[in-house]
Amino acid sequence: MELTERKKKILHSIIMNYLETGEPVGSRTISKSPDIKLSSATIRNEMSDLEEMGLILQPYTSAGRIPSDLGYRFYVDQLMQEKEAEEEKREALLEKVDRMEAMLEQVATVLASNTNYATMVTAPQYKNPAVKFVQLSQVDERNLLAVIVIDNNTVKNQMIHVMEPLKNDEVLKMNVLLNSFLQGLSLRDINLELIDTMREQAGVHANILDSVIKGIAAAMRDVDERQVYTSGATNIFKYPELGKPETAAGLLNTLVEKHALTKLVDEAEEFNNEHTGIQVYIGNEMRSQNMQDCSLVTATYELEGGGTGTIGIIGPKRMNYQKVVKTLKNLTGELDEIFNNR
Amino acid sequence: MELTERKKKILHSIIMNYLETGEPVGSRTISKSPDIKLSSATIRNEMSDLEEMGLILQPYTSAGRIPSDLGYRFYVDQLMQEKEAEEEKREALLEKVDRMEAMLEQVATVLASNTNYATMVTAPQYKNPAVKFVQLSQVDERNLLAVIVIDNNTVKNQMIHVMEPLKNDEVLKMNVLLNSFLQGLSLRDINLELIDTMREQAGVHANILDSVIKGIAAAMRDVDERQVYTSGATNIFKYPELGKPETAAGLLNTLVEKHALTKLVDEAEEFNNEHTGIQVYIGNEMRSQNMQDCSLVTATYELEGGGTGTIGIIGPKRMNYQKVVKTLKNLTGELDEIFNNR
DNA sequence: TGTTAGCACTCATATAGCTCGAGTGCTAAT
DNA sequence: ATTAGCACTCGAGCTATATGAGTGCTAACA
Repeated sequence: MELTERKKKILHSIIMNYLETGEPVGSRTISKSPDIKLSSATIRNEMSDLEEMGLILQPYTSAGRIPSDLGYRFYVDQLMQEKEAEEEKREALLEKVDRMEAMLEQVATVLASNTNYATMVTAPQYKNPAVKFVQLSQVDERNLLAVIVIDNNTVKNQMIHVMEPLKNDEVLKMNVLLNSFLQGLSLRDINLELIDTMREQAGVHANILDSVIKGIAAAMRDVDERQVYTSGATNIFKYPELGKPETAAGLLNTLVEKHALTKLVDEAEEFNNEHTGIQVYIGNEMRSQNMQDCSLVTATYELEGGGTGTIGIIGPKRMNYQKVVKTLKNLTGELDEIFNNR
Repeated sequence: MELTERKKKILHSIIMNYLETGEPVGSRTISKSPDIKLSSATIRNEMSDLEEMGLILQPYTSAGRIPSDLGYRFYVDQLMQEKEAEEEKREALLEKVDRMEAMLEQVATVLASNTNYATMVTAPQYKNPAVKFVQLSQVDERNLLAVIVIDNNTVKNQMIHVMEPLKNDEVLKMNVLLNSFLQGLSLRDINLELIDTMREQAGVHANILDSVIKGIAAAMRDVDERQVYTSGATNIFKYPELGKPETAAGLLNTLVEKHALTKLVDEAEEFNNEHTGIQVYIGNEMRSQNMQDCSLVTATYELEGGGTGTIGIIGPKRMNYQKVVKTLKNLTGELDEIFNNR
């Protein structure tokens, strides 16, 4: 069956109405909309066609129609672009903060309070991070501190307990050893052979060396591990279809136990390249059982240093896709700037 | 009116029953309990008295009785001690982790999964932390790294951008300057006068000094700020009286926006000294509107280094106080050990 | 041939009436 | 002081009924 211009118009109207009210939309409601001058009967016929095409559905006989997942998908893919929305500026700006962590947290929070949806932000991930700088210092008699700087300027610390303090020149020698060997190497470059050579040179302090290497490994793994920040999880209670105890529990769990999100988001990034960086997942397009009643919109951001991460907004299927997409577009652009100017 | 031994017994039975079932308890149920050999009629009379005393209440006429806040309070204060519970061992043990942060996170998680309640853990707080060790290093041409170690072995890092690299001996000199002046000082000791003197000695590098000092201030403030870790927030859905959308939203919010918790917990610590370190808050004993239907049990832990923090368990009023208190007691003892042996 | 008015039909929701039973308070007997 | 007995209360759960939003279909109309 052909999807005529008129059908599109009606579909669009149904979706818009449903986004606003969350209630099934009837033919009469549509017929009252100003730019559609048709009787409810005609609309009914058209709606019947749209239903046949799988774009809308009735929750039960003789109820109004709501968009199906396919309908939303069509809306997001086609209708939204056609109706380019009027400009709208974001209100709350991001403050400059010093720590990356605090910044990500803040991005999530601001986004959540601006959109009234749940949000998530992943920390930027760098492909194949390398050691930039290592330094050992004697903090007190029993403690050495290993400071490890990764090439994206992430800093990690590792305390190393020792039986007795090292002499000043011993610390110096270790530092030279560590830096000359390790600088510029990534995790996979640091193999057993290399370590053996280093141990030989370290002599009596081989055990300290081991601790440092362990620290480096931990640091790199840490950088490699996707950190996810979420905010506004309780916003879901603003949408009755998500707030029912049965569904809310599961959904909140996914939001809090962030593993599932990471997975979703990792997929997102793979798909992304071709597009504008914005991905929309509707209901069952996500694997997670808990997210069946939600939609997720993700955007990829990219930092100068080469790191990439994802920002996502989680809301009901009837979320305001237009606004969300726009907000994300704005934000990803700004993010790079904020991260670098800090 | 006198609270006879028999009344206590009945009250105890009512509470135990209600804790288990969450349903109002009737006189007949009590009369069936093996260690109370009275007819339901007699129980009814006693219950009527208990109600008059405000220890129990009826949700509506001709329903059974449930404990009032006062009743719970009495239970926790008096009845629980009298019936010393049989020994019970905790199942899941804590793994050793290296970072304090990860450890606290883990404590919260394990506790939540063991108890099926929501949990919170605050990071240990030290009174008046002092600088133990400062070190500047040149990471690359444009970046200096300031490493600041606080006397509880917390480490903070601060990147400092510079226009041109410092010479090796300049860095060395700065390090001597910083350490000789700042070591052992707490935040309040570092006043403007001191900073002025230091600036004089730093000469051309005064601006670097400023950055370092700023970094130290930030680090100290950071240590001072109570970090709160929560887990198992969604456990509240296991208790219908908390899982209703209206109440759940607010409650989850308090659990996620941790400010409110911090406040509660700070109070807890003040009160604590006298007791065993365990505090129980029931319903309206907490300020927070959102927590009216909950109870909070907190325990203070103390580390060798002098830091103290709080562990809390948040559940419905009918939570298993006995188990919770026991679990917390066990844990606080163990915690010190784990933290120190790490 | 496309559009519309009209009408019978459907079905979720809301409300009212009903029964059921758990639980109470009171009284009188033990 | 305790208990058996009984009338009474009231929420939970069920059924029946009314309401009304919304549909599909048919027939008339432009």
